Amino acid sequence: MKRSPSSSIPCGGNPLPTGSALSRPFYNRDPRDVGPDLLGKILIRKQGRETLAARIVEVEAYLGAEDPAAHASIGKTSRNAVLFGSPGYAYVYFIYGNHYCLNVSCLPDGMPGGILFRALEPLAGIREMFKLRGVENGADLRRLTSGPGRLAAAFAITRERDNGKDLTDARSDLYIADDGMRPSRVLTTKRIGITKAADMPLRYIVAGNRFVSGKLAERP
DNA sequence: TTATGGATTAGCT
DNA sequence: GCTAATCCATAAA
Repeated sequence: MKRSPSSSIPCGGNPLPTGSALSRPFYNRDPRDVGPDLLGKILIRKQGRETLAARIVEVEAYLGAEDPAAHASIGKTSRNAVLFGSPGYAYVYFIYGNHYCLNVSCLPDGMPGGILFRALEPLAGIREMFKLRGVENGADLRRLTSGPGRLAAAFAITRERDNGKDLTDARSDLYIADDGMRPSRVLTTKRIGITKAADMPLRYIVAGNRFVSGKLAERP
């Protein structure tokens, strides 16, 4: 990942990330275009007095009926309704009896599609993230927000609290911002942890970033 | 009403 | 590297 010389977001510090919220048109596109463009953006959570912020370094695209691995492929249900709605909204689901996963809806109202957040690079509020994860402060930083279930826990994301939330609203307690940073290189790979359509190349990662989940944080 | 399996993780070996 | 834990949303009945 490119290190911007003006990077004003030291690890563990309080400084608030700069940059403005991504607007709705950004998400009103095919997930295969939105996915790679989300890399390098910042997920921001206001948690009480704390502000949590982390750089997006790994995502996966999920499409509609033509993508059997996507929740939307079975048609609209109460669970996945957000994926069929307007772009830029949070779709949160519960998986394996233990974990929440965060997605953002893409494409206009009526067309399903979304992006799953798979790994983040922590920037601010790290102490609070460790607390929310229930692990000791100072434990392996790489595992703090690497993996969809882990990042949801670190950001206190639940279906009850966040499903359907507008992620383009900077006044909200959960949104996505752009500070102008661009990853130097993006890699595309197969998606992880699915059995259907496992070969579709819809996973996007920041090349060489050590916070990417799985073993394949392929080096440039 | 009941049965099934999953866009995962932690904790062993 | 391998597996148990764990429960909600579906689909079948």
